[in-house]
Amino acid sequence: MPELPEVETVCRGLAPMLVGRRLSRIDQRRPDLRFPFPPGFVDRLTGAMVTAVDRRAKYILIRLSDGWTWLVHLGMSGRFTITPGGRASSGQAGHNSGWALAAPHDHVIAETDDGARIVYNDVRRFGFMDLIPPGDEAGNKHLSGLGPEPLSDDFTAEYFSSALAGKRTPIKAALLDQRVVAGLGNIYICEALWRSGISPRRLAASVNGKRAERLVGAVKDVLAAAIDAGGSSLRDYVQATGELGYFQHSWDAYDREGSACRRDGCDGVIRRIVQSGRSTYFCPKHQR
DNA sequence: AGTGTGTCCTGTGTGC
DNA sequence: TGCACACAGGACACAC
Repeated sequence: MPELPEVETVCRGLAPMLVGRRLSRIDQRRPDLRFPFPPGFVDRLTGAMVTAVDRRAKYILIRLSDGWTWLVHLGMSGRFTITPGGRASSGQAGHNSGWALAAPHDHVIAETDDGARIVYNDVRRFGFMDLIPPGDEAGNKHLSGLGPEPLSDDFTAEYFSSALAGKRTPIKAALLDQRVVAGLGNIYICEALWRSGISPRRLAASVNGKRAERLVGAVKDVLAAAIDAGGSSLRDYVQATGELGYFQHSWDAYDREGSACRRDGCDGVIRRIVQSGRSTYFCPKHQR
């Protein structure tokens, strides 16, 4: 379930495995995910030293010592599984065209110079990877045009109000627009709107003043709480299976159609509607 | 320019 | 049990 908090915990899980290590082997097991892999993908990564693992919105940015960046987007179903050096693979035996033991939908397998193994698995293949040349991050087609990080000091009520001014689209759709604010997805948008008491159908342009303040605060609170949940519920962000960054979470609005609203003093019932082709869950009683 | 819709892909859950 | 269908956390390429 990769939204920003999940991507963040994946980064925190990958970093200790990768930073300071060399990528000794890369097994790219198909020519494309959502998009073709960039030319020279395997050669560029093989032998490279990892210096940092960063995140921008929902993009994982693996920094290499030669200045290049390995960009990974998890799409809908992308996930990383790690196996520390010296242990057996967690993958099931299957068709093995490459050197690595691979389970179904294992598309990229990396091994570090200390024998750790990092597997990218993506059932739906909506994820993708790219390589960014040194100094070219601003020119990357995926990263250029992204709005501010929601947890940063750049994401203020003032900025938000001005970004929404004149937008004749529902606030739900505006929040999905990564140019307005980068990293929010369907779940946390539903949660933030529920928490701030704003209807997902409200015209974006009408979210300003106190409403904008409430929504900005709710976005930050919801994301921070989810990141905390990821960190506290998983030791070092790694499950027993080796899978990174995915954690149990209970939602107040998302996926609760027909259930009682959990807001104190509210006797509403959560409804599901479709906006921009996506399910929206909200309480019609207290979200206005 | 801004906004809405269809599409990529596979797996899972539900209802008949 | 088998089958058809709806739906799934994202982002892009279009049409209007």
